[in-house]
Amino acid sequence: MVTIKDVAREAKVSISTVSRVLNMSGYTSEKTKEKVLYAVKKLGYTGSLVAAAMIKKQTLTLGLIIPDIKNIFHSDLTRAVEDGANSHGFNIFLCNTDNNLQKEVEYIHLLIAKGVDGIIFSSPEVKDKNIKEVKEKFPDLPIVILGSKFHNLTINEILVDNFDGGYRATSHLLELGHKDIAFISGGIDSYSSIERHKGYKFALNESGIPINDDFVIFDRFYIESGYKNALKLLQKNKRPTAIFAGSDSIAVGIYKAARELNLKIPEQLSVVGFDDSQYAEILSPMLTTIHTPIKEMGQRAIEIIVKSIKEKKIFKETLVLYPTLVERESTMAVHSK
Amino acid sequence: MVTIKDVAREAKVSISTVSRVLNMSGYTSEKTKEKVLYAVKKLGYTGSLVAAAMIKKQTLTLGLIIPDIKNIFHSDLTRAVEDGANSHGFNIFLCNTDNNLQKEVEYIHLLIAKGVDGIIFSSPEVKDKNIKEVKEKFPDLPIVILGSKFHNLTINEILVDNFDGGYRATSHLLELGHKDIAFISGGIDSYSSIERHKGYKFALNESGIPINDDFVIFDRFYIESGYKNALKLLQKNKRPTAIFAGSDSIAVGIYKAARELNLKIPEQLSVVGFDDSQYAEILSPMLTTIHTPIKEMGQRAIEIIVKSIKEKKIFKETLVLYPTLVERESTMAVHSK
DNA sequence: TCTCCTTGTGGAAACGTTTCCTCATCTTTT
DNA sequence: AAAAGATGAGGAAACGTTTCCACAAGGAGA
Repeated sequence: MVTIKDVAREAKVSISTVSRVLNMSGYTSEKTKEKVLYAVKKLGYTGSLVAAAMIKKQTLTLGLIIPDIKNIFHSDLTRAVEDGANSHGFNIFLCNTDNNLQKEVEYIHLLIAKGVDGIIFSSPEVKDKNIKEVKEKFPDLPIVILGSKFHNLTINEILVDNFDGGYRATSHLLELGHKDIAFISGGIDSYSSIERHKGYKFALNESGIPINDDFVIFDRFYIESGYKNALKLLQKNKRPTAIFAGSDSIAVGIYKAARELNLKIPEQLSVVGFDDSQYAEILSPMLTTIHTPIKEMGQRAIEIIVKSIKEKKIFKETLVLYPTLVERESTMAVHSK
Repeated sequence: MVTIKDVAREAKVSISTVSRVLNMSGYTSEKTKEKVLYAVKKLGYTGSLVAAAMIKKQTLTLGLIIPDIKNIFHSDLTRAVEDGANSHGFNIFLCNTDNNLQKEVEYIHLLIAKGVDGIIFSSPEVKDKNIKEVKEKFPDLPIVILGSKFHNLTINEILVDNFDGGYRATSHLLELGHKDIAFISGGIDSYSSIERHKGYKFALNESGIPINDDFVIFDRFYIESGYKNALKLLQKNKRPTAIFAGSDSIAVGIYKAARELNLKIPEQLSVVGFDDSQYAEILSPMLTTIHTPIKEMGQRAIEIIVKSIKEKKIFKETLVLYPTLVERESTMAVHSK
């Protein structure tokens, strides 16, 4: 491995001079600059960021902790985060936790031992005590949370207004004349599920439609969960004419169940999803869904964390982004009987 | 930040002793071991792997270079790679290149500057001269390539037998009585496209069916590309009764085109995909496709690279995995007219 | 009793950078 | 002409570990 020493020797200058040239700090004459640069090229010197990290206390590395990259929401998000990181000269360590708190805590410790400059979390399903612990033990580490709320901690949060999203989805169905609207979502302990449910209830109340508790199901944000619960729901004596799915994945499961029961979407069953992931346009009929600005979430997460790192200051910024309804083909006016 | 010095002072032993205890190397009495461990716990010492990396010349970090994590194939692969890495104590840097060689080379340099212990590539679309350069400049860096062939370089390769996959897909359609079978795939410079095409041709020849060059299209491994080309293909006077898609994404596009043209799958058009990604079960009807052992590819990639790192030796291992046909709902016997 | 292992511990060098400090020269100001 | 500032470059400390080496003490074998 060729080191800064080799370059210094080759260029017949001191180590400090080489470092200064390469970092463009302090004064250097044009002549020595050239000599150094020539030597660098000649030897193919690349430098060691790990040595630099030791003294600068900066690794230009970020940790990204998500449940599962196979989940379409998180792969979209990860891409946005990585792009943003890269444009600021950062790399990201990808960590899949499967929502397992034990796995998460191990990743956190590893990341810190490796000297990451910040950590971005996206764990929508879990009320996370690990994060509280990190915050206590490493108060100076910049952290951004995506999609969950932490009232008491000085931690940056980026949220979508899930209440608003739930409200929009439900309102859309109400406008189409639906009265029997079910709601299938992720875990009841998940912040986004709860808020979406609130929006759902609010819209129904506003229209004077009583809430039917049989039509509200909290399970998980997965295809399987959508399938299983839709199957149950659609086989009831009085089945809903529309379902608001807490995520596009759940909607995929609902499609599957509907197909199995020979229910045509949207003629016999309207479906609204949440996320506007890749799935939405693949499904047939294409899914009407609530668009979450995933890309913007990722970008903003990076902006905030990079700012925090550059200014060496811990903020508590809470950013709320707003979802929108994307009408496609999976909803239509309810059939009057 | 609490360092090993603090622990040594707290435990009233030397730095070396602390290090020895923590690394379980050399001799240490039970008594001092306890003292050290107690101090570690008391101070909440975590250690700095970056300092350790300096002297050990090991960062326990791997680079993973892919075109795009949003691509379903690569998110599945990434997950497998990350799991494998994690189980060996490694972290991965995720790098999305969009098949851009310039971006790729920048990532490579960054990764090397950060001291990664190895790099895993998966760039199926590009014949990669960057890799040759890395190999020349850093001959000791373990590298694994997924899905492409490099004849002359001492680089580990993990391949699926694409010829075999192409053959199986086409044979399946032939067995169902199809004679007009089209092939839509990724770029003509991509190893996997070429091999799949060879398998396709071989199967047709074997059945004595002449190759219709109008039915062979090389474009890109994307949904859009499948859509666009299927649209063209299916509007010809003599349209194919079956299409073999070079990837599941392409198949998704074909579905879209078929729907637009009011062609029922599989009654009027049979489709076989390639990859057996998440898409396959989401599509309706569910996609018959060639299963590529993505998970195994990821695991093996890690095994090989970790072995290379541990033994500090560069191998050239070429591993070929075999695809299988997964019959679902998108193919059926051709209608006799 | 003497030598030789085994066990246990500490000191110090090394890893490859950055940065602080010092010193020298040259230019400008008073 | 002297003082002050700007420019340029090198020496050495520092970052937080691991590991090599030296040394000491205790027990075993001759």
